[in-house]
Amino acid sequence: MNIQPPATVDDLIKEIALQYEGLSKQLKVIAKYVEQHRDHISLEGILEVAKHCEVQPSAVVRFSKHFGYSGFSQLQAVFREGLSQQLGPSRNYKARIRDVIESGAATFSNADIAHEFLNGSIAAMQELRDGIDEDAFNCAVALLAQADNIWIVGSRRSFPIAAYLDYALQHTDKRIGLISSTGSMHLGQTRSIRKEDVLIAISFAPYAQETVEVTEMAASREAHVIAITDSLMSPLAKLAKTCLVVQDNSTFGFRSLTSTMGLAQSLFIALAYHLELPYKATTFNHAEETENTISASKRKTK
Amino acid sequence: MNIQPPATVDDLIKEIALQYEGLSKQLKVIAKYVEQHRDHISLEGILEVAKHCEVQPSAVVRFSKHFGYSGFSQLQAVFREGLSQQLGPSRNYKARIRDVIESGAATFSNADIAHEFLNGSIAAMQELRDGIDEDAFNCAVALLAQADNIWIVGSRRSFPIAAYLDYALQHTDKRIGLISSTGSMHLGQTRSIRKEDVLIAISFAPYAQETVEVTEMAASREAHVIAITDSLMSPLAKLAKTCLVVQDNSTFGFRSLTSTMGLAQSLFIALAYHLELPYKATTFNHAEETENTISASKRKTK
DNA sequence: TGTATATTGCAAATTTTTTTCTATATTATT
DNA sequence: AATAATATAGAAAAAAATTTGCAATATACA
Repeated sequence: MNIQPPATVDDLIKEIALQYEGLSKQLKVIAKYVEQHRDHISLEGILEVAKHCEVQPSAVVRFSKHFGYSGFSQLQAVFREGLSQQLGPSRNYKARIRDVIESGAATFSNADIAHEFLNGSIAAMQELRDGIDEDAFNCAVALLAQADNIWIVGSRRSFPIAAYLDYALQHTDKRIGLISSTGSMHLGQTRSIRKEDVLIAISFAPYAQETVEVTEMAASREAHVIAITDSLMSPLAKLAKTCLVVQDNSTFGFRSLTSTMGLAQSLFIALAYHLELPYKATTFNHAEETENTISASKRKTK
Repeated sequence: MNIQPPATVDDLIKEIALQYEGLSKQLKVIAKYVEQHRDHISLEGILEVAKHCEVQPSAVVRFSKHFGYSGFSQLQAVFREGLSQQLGPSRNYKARIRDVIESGAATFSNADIAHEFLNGSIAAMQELRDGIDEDAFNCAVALLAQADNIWIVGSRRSFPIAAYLDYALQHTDKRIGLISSTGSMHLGQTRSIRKEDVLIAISFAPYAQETVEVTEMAASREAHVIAITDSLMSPLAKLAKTCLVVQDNSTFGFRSLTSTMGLAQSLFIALAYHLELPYKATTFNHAEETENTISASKRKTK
C-alpha cells in the first residue's frame, strides 16, 4: 500500500509492473487487464471492469486501494486525466481544419497540414491492413524465398520504395540488383535478368515508362514478376505472377507513400521470418542495427 | 424529437448540425459544446457537461431527449462506443504479439505478420501525429522556404527517406543535392556546402558514421542543419538548428520506416503549401503526376 | 494436520449521478 | 398587452454506481 498514489498513467503502469509478482492471483488478473486496457479504463465503470476480469467489484476497489487510491473512482480519475490530455490537442486540429475549410480562407498552419496528411496516411494504412490479398502476399513471399537472384525496379515516386527493398534484401543471402534508370542504363541492366529470377516492379499511375519496359522485358525472359501497384488493371498486373495492390490515399491532392512503404516492409519481414526461422534473432537484428555494421554476435535474446 | 436516435457519433453530429438553427438558446449552447468536445463527452458526467455549458443538468437531459435518446446516459453511450473504437486496436498490439510469442506457438502466417507490423506502424504514426513539435516543424519549413541550396544526407536505413526528399524537393525551384556515400564520395561533395545552405540530415541509432561526419562538416561551414532523428540526445541534434524527432516503433524487433516517411512527406507538403500558395494546385499535382510528365495544365480544383 | 494469515465473494450501506417533476420565466402570436 | 406555448431552474425522487464490512474460503507455515 503506497502513501503517495501515482499521479499519471505511466507512473501507475510502472508501479503495477513493479509490484506485479507480489500480487495475489486475483489482483494479478486485474493488473493485467488494467495494463492492457489502459485506454479503456476511463470509459468503463467498475462493474464492467469487474465483469471483464471475472471478479467482484469489491476486488477492483481493493486493487485500487492497494496502489494507494481511496477507491476505484480516484484511480479512474488518473486514467481520465491521461486520456483527456491525449485527446486534447488532436481534437483542436480537427476543429481548426474544419473551420478553415468552411471559411474558405485557406490558411493552414504547418502543423495543421502535417496533422491532416498523417490522418490520411493512417487511414490508408488501415485500409491496407484490412484489405491485404492473402494469396497474393503468400505467393510473393514464396517467390522471393526460393529465388537466387532478385531484381528491383521503381522510378521517381516509387524509387524510395525500391531503394528500401534493395537495402533490406541485401541482408538475405540472395543476390540483389536495383535497376536504376540513371541515363537510360535500365535496358542494359535488364539483359542480365534470367529465367527463374524474380523481379519486384513498383509503379503507380501514371506508370513510368521505364518501369513498364523493364517489366515487359523481364516477363518475356521468363522471370517471375511481383508487382506492387495500384490496381489490377495496371500495365504491370498482367505481366506479373502476383500482384500486390496498394491504394495510397491522397490528402491535399498529394499521394502518401507510407502505406506502400508499409507493404514493402511487411513483405520483407514476412520473407525474413519465413527464410530464417532458425536465425530469426540475427535477421531481425540486422534490421535494427544496420545503419552501423552488421554484428551477428549481438543477438537480441528476448 | 426523433424516433430512431443516431447510433454513431458522426450521425449524431450531423443531426445536431442539421437541427442547430431550430434549437432554443440553451440547447444551442449545449449543441455547440457537444460538437466541439465530442471526444470529451465520454469522459465527463452530466454534471460536468452542465457546468461547462453553465446550464442545469436537466437541460442536458432535455437535449439528449430532443435527439431521441432516453436520457444523457444513452447519448453518452454513443460517444463511449465511438471513442472506444477509435482507441481500440492501437494499444493492444504489443501485448498481443508478446502473448503470442510467449505462448511458444510462434507460427505466424505471412498475413499475420503483415497485419501486426502494420498495426505497429499505424500506432507509431498516430504517436507522430499527436506529438509533433510545432515549433521545430515550423522552423524546419521556414529554413527550407528561404534556402536556395538544399542538401540531403541519409545512409542505409535512412536512404529511402533521403531519396524521397530529393525527389520531392526537385519540384521546387531550389537546387537540391543528395549526398551519396557511394565509394566515400560524401566528404568531397560536402565541400560544396556553403554558408546559408540547408542540410537535411536523417539518421537513427546507431547513427551512421558518414551521416554524422557530413553533418558535422556542414555545421562547421555554417550551413543550417535540419535533423530528422530519434531523440534529442542524438549526435545530430546538437549540430542542428532544428530537430524533428520520430520514434519509429519496432514490431518483431524491426523498425518501421513508415512514420519517418510520413514526417518527410508532411514536411514537403507544408513547404510546398508555404512556398507556392499562388501555384498551389499545380504544385500538389506535381506530386500526383510526376511519374509521368508534369502538366501544369491539369489543375485540381477542389 | 492445525493454526494463523491472507484472499475472496456477497450483500448491505453509502455516495454519486441521473432523471423527473413542478413552479417560474421567457418568448411568440394575435 | 394578453394569452398561449415553450423554455428553464431548481429541488426532490429514482436509479445507478461505488464502497464498506463481514463471513467464507483458500493458502502458507509450523
